[in-house]
Amino acid sequence: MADHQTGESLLFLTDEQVRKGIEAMFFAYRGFTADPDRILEGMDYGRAHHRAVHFIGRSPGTTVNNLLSILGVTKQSLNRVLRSLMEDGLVEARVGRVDRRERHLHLTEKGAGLERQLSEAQRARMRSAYRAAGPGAVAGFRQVLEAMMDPEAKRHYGRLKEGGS
Amino acid sequence: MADHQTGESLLFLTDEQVRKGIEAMFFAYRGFTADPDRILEGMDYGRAHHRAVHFIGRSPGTTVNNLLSILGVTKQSLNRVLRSLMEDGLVEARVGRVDRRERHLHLTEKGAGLERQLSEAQRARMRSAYRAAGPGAVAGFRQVLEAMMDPEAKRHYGRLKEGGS
DNA sequence: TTGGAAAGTCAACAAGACTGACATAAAATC
DNA sequence: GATTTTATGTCAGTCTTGTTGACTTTCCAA
Repeated sequence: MADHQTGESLLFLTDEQVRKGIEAMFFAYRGFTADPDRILEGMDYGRAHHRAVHFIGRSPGTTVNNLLSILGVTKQSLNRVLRSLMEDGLVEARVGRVDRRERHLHLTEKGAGLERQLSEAQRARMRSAYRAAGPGAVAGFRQVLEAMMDPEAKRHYGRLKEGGS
Repeated sequence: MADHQTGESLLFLTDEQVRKGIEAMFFAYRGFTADPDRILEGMDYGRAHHRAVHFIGRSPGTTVNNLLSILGVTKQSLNRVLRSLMEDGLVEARVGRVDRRERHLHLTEKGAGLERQLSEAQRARMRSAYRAAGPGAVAGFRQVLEAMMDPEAKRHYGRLKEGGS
């Protein structure tokens, strides 16, 4: 099962194999979002809030515009999310010092608490998947995912901490 | 950069590495759905129609109930999608011969045409990601994704053509 | 023959995306 | 100094896709 994939320049990939990859993405993504979704249901928040909190936590001080282009949504859509997070005191928007039009976004203590809770659940699943698949698989996993991204997404991805790859 | 991942039973995984995996999933999934989404916009269909058409094409004659549990949505939600696909003559529901309560779903010629169009776009991206990442990466990719699935999703995944893994 | 499973339908609703139009403040440019 | 562009926010309306809940029809099986 491994030896007809050993050609180097011309990978021998049947449509069936590629289709299985597609289905793996579909089913895995459901698992990937399941734990945070469970935590968020009951709170007034959803997946959109999770994503905002995640990327603000990851790049403290990011501007609204930057977050917009990371998330790939419209400002109206993001604004609704940010407004509720700010009203509830999870996110803080500080006026830029050099350019005062900009709002720099930060998590409050409370926001960081929620981020941690969501992140821990998601990381636990990712970590256990990594463990189950083994060390070699992890590198391959990220290589394929990276090659699947649109160029702009890849740019954003590359800029987040833990540099290269 | 590769040598602190070489431990075998205890993978040395920093939170940063795991976080990057999470972000890779997020950005890659956007790319993964981008091409079919582009094709579908303008038609009256969306991602939900794509998924239905995909899995009906993959398992011709599947019942509504089975499709329901593969997709993980409610029957009301699926019904709306199936109804429009049937009205437009893309999907056909045949009454079961052994159990006449069941509807067995099939793509018509027209439905298979759309399926092919969507699938080709998505497979092109997947195939090119596989090529870029190389033969070793492909196996790892699927191993990690499979380990990330919920048990029931994994069951469905395993039952689709090209057997084992 | 009756209970229950499979399927379908109607209605109401919510999250999260979208577009379009408009407002404000501040920076940048002419 | 006046004008334009940029960053952000907001109101209003729409679309897709999901949800519950209630109800009907069909029909297999005990």
